[in-house]
Amino acid sequence: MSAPKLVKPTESELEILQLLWKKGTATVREVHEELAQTKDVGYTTTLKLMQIMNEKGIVKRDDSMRTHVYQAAVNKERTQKHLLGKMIDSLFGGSPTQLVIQALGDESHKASKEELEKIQALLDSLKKQ
Amino acid sequence: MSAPKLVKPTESELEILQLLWKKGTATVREVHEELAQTKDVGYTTTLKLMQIMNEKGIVKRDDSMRTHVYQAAVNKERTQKHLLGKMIDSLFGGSPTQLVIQALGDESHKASKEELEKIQALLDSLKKQ
DNA sequence: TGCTCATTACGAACAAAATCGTACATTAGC
DNA sequence: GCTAATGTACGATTTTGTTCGTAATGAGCA
Repeated sequence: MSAPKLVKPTESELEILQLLWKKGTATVREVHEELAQTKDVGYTTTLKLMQIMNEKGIVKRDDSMRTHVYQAAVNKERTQKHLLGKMIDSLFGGSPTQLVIQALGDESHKASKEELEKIQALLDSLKKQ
Repeated sequence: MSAPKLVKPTESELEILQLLWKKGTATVREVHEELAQTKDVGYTTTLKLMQIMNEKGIVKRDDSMRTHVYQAAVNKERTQKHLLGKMIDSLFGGSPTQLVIQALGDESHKASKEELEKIQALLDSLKKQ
């Protein structure tokens, strides 16, 4: 059990990671096509980023083929939790409650009824402890 | 009513902002003393950072005295909400629910009974809508 | 075979942020 | 008044992240 290293991906790296988490595996071309829909960026920029991420160990790649196939090398929930923890510390004085309240009260990201129920369920189980 | 500008403070700037939010006003020396407790950094580095923040409009300063007195120029809740929204988009696919779940489930930042009640109250009011 | 296209590799340029050394000004204590 | 301590200003450097141009390589195909 080696301690999994906790990385701190940059903004751009997160965009790519999100795609890889969603797709499972992807080529540079595929990632780039998606990125290009929302931001104006060159192909080699995406390529370079993914190469760097590979060096950092954030992604893995299969280069047995000419067109390399990438996948995330860091766990999604683990990464989310890590960055969230950092934000709780750096912005909410270590208290997740304020963060939760702000997040739930966010007008531009409203939670659906189903989501509220999910949160309620989690809250119930936390209260029982 | 001018639209309040939404800034995106850097990591280091956030550390300083937090202190200013807590203290209300502070000198460079005071801020630096606190920072120095947790990180190894020179005085002029802190000074420079706060000067830059002043130029950016993130903090205000009273330089009528030789020793300048700083205070935050951006609203705490507003800044928290803004950065949180960014994280929801960049890391949780736009859904605050997953973020809330991760935050509540964070083992290293446990919520107290009182805090859980607070969240419950907020949840109740959201459900009624 | 030779041409074209897609792909990777790589270095360079650029930008933003952080760090610090040094110079200079002002104040406080002696 | 002189000296030491404390403060600000500011430029230089370093580090990190982003972007892209260009070259090399290989695959597909007329």
